[in-house]
Amino acid sequence: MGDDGQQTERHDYESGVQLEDGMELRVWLRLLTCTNLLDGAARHGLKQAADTTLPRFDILAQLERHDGPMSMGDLSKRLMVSNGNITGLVDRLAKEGHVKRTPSPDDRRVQMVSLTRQGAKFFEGLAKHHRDWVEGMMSDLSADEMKSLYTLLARLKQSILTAESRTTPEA
Amino acid sequence: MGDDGQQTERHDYESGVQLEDGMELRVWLRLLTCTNLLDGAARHGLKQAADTTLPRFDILAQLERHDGPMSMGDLSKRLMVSNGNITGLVDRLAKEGHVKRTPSPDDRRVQMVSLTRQGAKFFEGLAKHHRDWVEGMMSDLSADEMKSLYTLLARLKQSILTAESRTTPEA
DNA sequence: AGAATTTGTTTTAAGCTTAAAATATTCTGA
DNA sequence: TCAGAATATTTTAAGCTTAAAACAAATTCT
Repeated sequence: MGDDGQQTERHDYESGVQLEDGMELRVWLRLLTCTNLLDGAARHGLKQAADTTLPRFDILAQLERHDGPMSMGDLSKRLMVSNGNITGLVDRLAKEGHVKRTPSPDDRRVQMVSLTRQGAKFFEGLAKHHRDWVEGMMSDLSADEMKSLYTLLARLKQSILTAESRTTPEA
Repeated sequence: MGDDGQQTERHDYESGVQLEDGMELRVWLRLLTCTNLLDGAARHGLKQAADTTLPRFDILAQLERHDGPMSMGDLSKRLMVSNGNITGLVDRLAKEGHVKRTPSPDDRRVQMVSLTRQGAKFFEGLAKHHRDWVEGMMSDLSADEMKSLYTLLARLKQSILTAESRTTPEA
């Protein structure tokens, strides 16, 4: 019951699932399949449409949403990636002229990052396209299904955070 | 309604979600948050427990599930990664003594990959631990919730594949 | 058979990512 | 004040990942 369609050419993580595998493992693999598919398509689309990458797009998106400049550390926390990672990405975006670094006047350790005029324009052009694309990817699901999925993912997220805090009993 | 708990220290993709954002974007960001959290924790755990990585673990898992050796191409399709990626990962696993390459007798282009005795033992030790870990990560969800999530992710997967086939009207 | 195409793998160049070490600066508490 | 701890960022080394080019071998077509 509730089976997937058969695909002879295209395989994925789930192809090897076995009878004795628990629900948890299956959910993880299916989650992985979905994000892999979405990431791959997004990467391809951004490359074709604007010769850019998903991580760079993510930084621009955060800057656009945020009111005013953000520090390197803010970006790192928001995107859940390491500090060093942000350094490299901002380097490349700065070289492309999409963002600029400004030393914080309050704290000389801090670099504030902001969109340039060009970067804002660049992102604006991309955003609509990208949003339509995401909607297309999920267009088979009804509003109710989307809502349920959203809620269940919130439950999953909470479960993971709880489990992590059990393992890492915090500082 | 259906809100998340507030977290002052730990942020993620979803922190910047805005009122006008559509359900699709939100689902994607939440999906991303969940896989990021799971991947990060799995990476950390595998590093600590066995000084290995998730991609290597994935290859060992596929080989263990599969009955007999697999070609490089098989692995590539199953794990949904590029051919060149598999080459590097199998190189490293071979150097560690966990897998071995054997030229196919049928087709001289093909390399068959199989677990060594050592590799099988290594994976066996990891598998139980890993499975328990995944179960712990999702332990807040009821059986019904898991089932619904599993089903909805199948719907999402299908929707993505359909959308992709619309974009890429196949060869 | 021989040329053209397809298929399986590796190589290459570029970029992403992390953890850990190194720097620079700020904060805290005797 | 000033030493030590904490914080923000960058650097470094290693590994992951892809797309595209390069090869090698098999298949197809005439």
